[in-house]
Amino acid sequence: MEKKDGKRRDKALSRDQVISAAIAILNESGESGLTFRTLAQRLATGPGAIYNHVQNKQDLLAAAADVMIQSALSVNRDELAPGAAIRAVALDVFDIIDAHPWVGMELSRAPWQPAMLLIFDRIGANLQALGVPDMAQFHAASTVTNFILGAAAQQAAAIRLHADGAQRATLLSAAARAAIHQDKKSSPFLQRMAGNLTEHDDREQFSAGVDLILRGIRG
Amino acid sequence: MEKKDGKRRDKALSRDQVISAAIAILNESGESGLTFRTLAQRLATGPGAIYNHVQNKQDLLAAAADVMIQSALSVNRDELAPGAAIRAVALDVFDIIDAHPWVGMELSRAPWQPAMLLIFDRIGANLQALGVPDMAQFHAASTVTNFILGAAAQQAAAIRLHADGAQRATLLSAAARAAIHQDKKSSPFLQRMAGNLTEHDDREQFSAGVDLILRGIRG
DNA sequence: ACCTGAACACCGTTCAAGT
DNA sequence: ACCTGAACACCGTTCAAGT
Repeated sequence: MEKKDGKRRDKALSRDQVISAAIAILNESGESGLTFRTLAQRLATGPGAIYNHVQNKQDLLAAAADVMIQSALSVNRDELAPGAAIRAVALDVFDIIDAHPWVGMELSRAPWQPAMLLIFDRIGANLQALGVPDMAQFHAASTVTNFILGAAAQQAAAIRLHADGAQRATLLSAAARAAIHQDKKSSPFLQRMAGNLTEHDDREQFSAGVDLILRGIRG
Repeated sequence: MEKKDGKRRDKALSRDQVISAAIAILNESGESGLTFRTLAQRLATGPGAIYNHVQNKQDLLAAAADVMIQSALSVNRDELAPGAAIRAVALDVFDIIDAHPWVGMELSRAPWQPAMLLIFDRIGANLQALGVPDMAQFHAASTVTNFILGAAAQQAAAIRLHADGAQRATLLSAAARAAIHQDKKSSPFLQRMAGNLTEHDDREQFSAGVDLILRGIRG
């Protein structure tokens, strides 16, 4: 016995087991903690064995992210009004990325990922009831999804930095200052927003963004 | 003499030279082509020398992306109406990522990157003239920026896949089919949009997204 | 002060050999 | 059919030794 539920010398070892173990490592140690060697160790096997259940690391990460998004979106939102349902889906994704940043990084790494298509579907499913014309539904769903992906990547990267020690406010003001000084012609808007940049709440900002897009969708 | 402008055995070698050489490699061979070894070879020096002008690879990539975005946004758009100016900024970013996918991947890797703050500033600079209240300008600018980042990452990842051989339509329909089959409860919206997914024009979709958000901003 | 390049501590992936 | 783990072909980064 080593530590966790590892030490499986007997048979078995399925794709689901590999993915579950990968998720456990990712949630504990983040993206940098997952290698084929650490994963093999947790599964009590050699690194090569993993390739019998997974094509490569990209495939593994995509499958892991899909599991996370599926579970985040498994709550039934049918009783909500369509606008509220879209907001709920978006915030569910935000919250799981806030808790597990690696999901956010992975979402924007590969296109047409199952996890991303699932988000796209859950958003789109509420557009008909919102009265959006058939032809406009595709653009509306993709706009919301792209916004979610962009915010997710930013949030994930910010959390990773934050976990690496430095204080959030310090980082932000340093970044803002650097950008302002670098731009010789000056960047008046950035300067005017410096305060908001260091003090705003990420989740509130995200929620406001969803609302703003919803207003555009409603026309 | 080797190949390009390399073979500098004399002194010099500045931060700008390092970044320029990195950009040249990235534009020619993509992200996977840039290593400290290939970069050192082009600069006719050892890998260690690079660390005298750059903190690490993240710093190098962020600086390279910043140069690209600065040049993409250097066109003067002052004569445009504010809405058109925002659209122009967004499309300028889209076009440079379409031409150089590595920029798109880099933008969503690090938060509060100079390149990202520059986009944020250029978008925000047009909001006052658009009649957006002071307090709403921060949310509006960050919403557009996050949308751009999400679309940029998707576009960059899609192009990288496309360059790797497979046909776009094949990839997309395979992805859609996989996602549909995986979801036992079915995903009706995704199924209904399968045609659009495989046939839409990325740039047009992006442009429509910007317009939709602008409508939401105008209220 | 800056360059040089060998060395360190890793990676993902492959593949012969086992069971 | 699946596991095992050594080996391959790389990485980013460090650092003694040079100039």
